[in-house]
Amino acid sequence: MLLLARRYPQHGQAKAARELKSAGHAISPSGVRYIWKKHNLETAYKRLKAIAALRDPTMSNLTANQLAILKRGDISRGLVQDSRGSNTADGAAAPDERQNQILQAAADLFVKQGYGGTSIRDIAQRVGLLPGSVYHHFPCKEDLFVAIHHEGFRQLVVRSEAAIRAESDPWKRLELACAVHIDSAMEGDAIARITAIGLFAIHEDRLQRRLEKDRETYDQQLRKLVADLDLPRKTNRSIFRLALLGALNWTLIWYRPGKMTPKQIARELIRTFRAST
Amino acid sequence: MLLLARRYPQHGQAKAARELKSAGHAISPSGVRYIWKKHNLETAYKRLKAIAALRDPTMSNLTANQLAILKRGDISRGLVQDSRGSNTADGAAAPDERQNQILQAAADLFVKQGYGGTSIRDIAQRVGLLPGSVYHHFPCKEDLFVAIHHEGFRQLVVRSEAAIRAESDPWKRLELACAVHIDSAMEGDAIARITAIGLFAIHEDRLQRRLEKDRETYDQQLRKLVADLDLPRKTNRSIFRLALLGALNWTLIWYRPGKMTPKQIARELIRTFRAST
DNA sequence: GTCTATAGAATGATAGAC
DNA sequence: GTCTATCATTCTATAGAC
Repeated sequence: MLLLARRYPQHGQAKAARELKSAGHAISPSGVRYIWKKHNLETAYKRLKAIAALRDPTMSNLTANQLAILKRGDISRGLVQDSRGSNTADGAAAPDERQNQILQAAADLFVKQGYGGTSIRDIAQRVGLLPGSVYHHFPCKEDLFVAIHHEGFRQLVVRSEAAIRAESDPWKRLELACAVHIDSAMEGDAIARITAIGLFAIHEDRLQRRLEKDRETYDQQLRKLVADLDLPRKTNRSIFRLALLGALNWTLIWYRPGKMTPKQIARELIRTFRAST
Repeated sequence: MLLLARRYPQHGQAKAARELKSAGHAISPSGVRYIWKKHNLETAYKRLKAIAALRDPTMSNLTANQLAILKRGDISRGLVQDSRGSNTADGAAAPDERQNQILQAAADLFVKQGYGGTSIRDIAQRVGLLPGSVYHHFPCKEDLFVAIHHEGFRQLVVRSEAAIRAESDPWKRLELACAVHIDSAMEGDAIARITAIGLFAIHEDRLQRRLEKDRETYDQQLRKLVADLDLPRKTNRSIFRLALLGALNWTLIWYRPGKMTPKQIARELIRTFRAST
């Protein structure tokens, strides 16, 4: 009876029961599941893992598909163990932990490949799930991006405010804010890095409109910093702000990790923008 | 015999010949074509057009598919007539003209929807062709984009050089170049506008590498303009150039046609970047 | 909470008729 | 040079078993 599980590890309970019945053994699908569970073999992953451990360390006689199932299971369980102590007995993720994993993986891929260039499949693979399972955590791809974008800007505003709080010199305050902006977008975690790409990489109008609000708070903050500056009377502060913002986001194109640090870049940028008054 | 063409205008020559043969008339597919051509009815578009003209001005009894064929043909022929004098007798496009139409339509869509967001089908529809026909003119989607990008930057360099030729003041020269940059990207034709999006909207590595060379020439030009400026000794000219480039390309995000002109924007930007020396 | 299985639409590209 | 017809993939999203 367990021979069957070894020969066709990917058969579900229903298929296995049918197979056994046609071989003369009267057993229901739930009966199959009961026995599997007793031997800790109730998922395809576990059945394959058992085979791999017992029979053939080289796994040379497993199909590509079977290897994929194993790999996926390994990734999924690996991630769960990384998260502190919240893993359940059989390796299923705690609810919030899994959501967070998906957000991180998705953010990383969105930054690297763009919104349209990233599929739910890509994201699912990263966290060791099948595509359909992602939809248990997020209702659709768009909401997933919105969640990341929102969180990214929230963190940016918080970090930015914290950085300038202790400083009173307007130019120094602006420089500190710029350093945070660059550091977040270049060296931050995946979620922090998404702030820079929202405007350029999203071509879906409806989605774009959903993102505007997130940006607005940050824009306001920057507007205030620029308003406090001591600039020549004829300088257009709106243009000043937009030029600075463009320069900041353009670093995404040329920034290389080993070279200038975000702090140094901010310093040089402000030097460039500061009229020698 | 022509009744058949009226009843089933979408049947090809082969189908029509078979139909006629089973009705007792011995005729080959090429015979059908010969007669159709004599009556100027050799394409489905022409047959449908004839029906529409003769029978029913409201076209209410045509299927959606038939209306689509008519519309496509109309677009295709409309474009051909717009191009000066090169249209052939039956409305087929001259070779270079058609290529140019495809380039223009594709550029427009790439700018609006991004590279990944634009399908060959979208492009084909714009010029009144079927998707497969686009591949007669361009071997693949990537080559199509590369061709547009190359032409866009070629034009930008030419325009830029022409604009600064007569001017000798370094700051004024830079301002003129900036004005051309903004004007091309905001108010230029579809091909000119593609220059601004290449870096942000393309996430395919291989394609991105094919585009680098196009940008290099222009970058060199800008480098030279910045080198000629009279800047404070401690200013980092590399950062200066990159900041300016970022500010220029960022206009794409906030530029609105009715408000400031590209010339005015360039003027204000340079004012912002020019230390009050 | 994850999986199996699949719907249903869109995509880039090709072969061969005309 | 354009069309017909189609392939093989890929995509987002869902239903229902477990």
